[in-house]
Amino acid sequence: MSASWADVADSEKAASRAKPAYVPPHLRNRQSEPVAHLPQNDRGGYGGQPSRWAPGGGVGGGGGYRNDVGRPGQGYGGRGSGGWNNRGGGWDREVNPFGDDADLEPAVLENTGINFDAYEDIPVETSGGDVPPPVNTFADIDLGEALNLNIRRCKYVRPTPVQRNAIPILLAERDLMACAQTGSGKTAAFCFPIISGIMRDQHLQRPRGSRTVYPLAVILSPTRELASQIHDEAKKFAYQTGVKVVVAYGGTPINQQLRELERGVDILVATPGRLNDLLERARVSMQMIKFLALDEADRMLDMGFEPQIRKIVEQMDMPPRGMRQTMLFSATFPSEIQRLAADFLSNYIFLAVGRVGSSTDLIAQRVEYVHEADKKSHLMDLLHAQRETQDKQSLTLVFVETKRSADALENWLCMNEFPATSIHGDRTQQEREVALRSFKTGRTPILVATDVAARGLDIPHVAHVVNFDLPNDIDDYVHRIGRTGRAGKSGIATAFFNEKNAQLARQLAELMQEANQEVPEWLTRYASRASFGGGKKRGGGRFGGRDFRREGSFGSGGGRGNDYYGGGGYGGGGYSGAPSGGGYGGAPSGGYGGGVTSAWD
DNA sequence: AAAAAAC
Repeated sequence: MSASWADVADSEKAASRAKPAYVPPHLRNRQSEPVAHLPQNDRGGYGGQPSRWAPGGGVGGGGGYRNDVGRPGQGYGGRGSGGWNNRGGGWDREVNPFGDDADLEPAVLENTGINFDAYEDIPVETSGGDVPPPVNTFADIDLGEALNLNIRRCKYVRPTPVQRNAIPILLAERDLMACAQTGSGKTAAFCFPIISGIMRDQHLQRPRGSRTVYPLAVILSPTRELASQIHDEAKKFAYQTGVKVVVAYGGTPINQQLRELERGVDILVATPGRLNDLLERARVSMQMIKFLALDEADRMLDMGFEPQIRKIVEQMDMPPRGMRQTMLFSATFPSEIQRLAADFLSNYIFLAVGRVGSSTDLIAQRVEYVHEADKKSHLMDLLHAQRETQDKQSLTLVFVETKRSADALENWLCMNEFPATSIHGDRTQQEREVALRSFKTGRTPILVATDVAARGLDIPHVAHVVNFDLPNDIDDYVHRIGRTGRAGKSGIATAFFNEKNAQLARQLAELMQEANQEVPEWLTRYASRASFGGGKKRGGGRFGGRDFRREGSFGSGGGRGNDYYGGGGYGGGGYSGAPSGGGYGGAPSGGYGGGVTSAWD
């Protein structure tokens, strides 16, 4: 069904030999792409097989039934089963988001090939008063029966480091600012406590009678695709808990979302613009908000977003900090942004946590000097080489600077018989979702993207991230390369560097050095030359950041805290790098054996 | 200067 890269390339090569007809990319995508409303599961690992799983709790299952909220890529195949949702639509059938539930056998929960010892080496730093201690297993946490069952259905065996630390903090009703590596299981880390907390508060009566709805939790995301992904995840975690999760974002008709909201909402996942719209229309009120979560929090508070977020959090009807629980998550958290974020938080705990084989160990980073004019041919060389060596599943994500150049590069790749598609903010939402699905399924194993795809998106099988144009911000680089090397798999990141990127040289060289990557000699020269620019102070590659409240105590007022980078002075002790096998050697060195789904996000 | 996010 999904053609592999090599297959597509070969067949297209053959076709073009016979008849060199160029098909523009936008038409190409339409040809055999399923229509928008056709339910199709594009999330790897959760299978599209209709399930005949019957809920163990004795809640009746429905007949053959498919629910489709009307967004492409949304519908899960599966048999609906009645939930006991007692708010706004208890009659609703809840789709089983677990395509395949075959094994809830104890055997699955053991012998998973996970190197548990490696968990002991995770560097963790917390600050703030009275930090609740971490837990070692999900069983150590009282999340409730229904949620525990869903965790098992997700085949999460043990909590990831960020979950081990963040969940107890959040269950203790503390505010949290959390820095954790890309792909480290952040979504579950904030979803579990939210769902659990809402289940406990289910007696809460909310105003009725008007068309206004009163969610108890709101989760904000900087992009629509990430909001959609969080929604999908949250629905799995909330299955049969009676907690209703709804998503709202722009680029798609609002009426469907309004109808969905009217049927009841506990957790609203949203992008800022659409949420503001809903608030202004008084279709959503935040009076009852108990939980506020910002994913990719540093992005949510950067110059473009800050006013919108401030409006939502401070100028509408949201309870003030201290009267709600606020949680901010990101892989990067520059101190300027932490300073802004502190406005939203009350007596919060700062948490910075690494992971088993941090992404920097699992991602082989390369930098190549490529003049602007040579980039395309250089990319082609890479793709040709990769076509020879990589397996057919593997995907390549190519980042460019502008929407225009994304279109141009996609077009150029297609003309040169490379099956590519693109995603950026000038494409319609439908085009964006089609492109993403086409990439995920391997139909077009090359995706050209702007930074819209840089953060949070979990795309299995991305083997190679190419920074065709490097970003100006090193944190953006961190997020981009984090699209590969996920869930314990290794990945490659290649960057094209030239004069235009001189400003980034020093930070890039430092980042690579911290990650035990080979830094080309010419880059080191660039880095020392461009040292005046310096760029911003990074929190450190291993932790993703440090609490800005503690900066003074390290006496690094003007420069950067060398002690931070040196690894000295931290209770976590020595960081031992990759858990099994050294560095990048070809074979995945992560702690997960094949087929094991962990709680990485 | 660019990207993202509402109509």
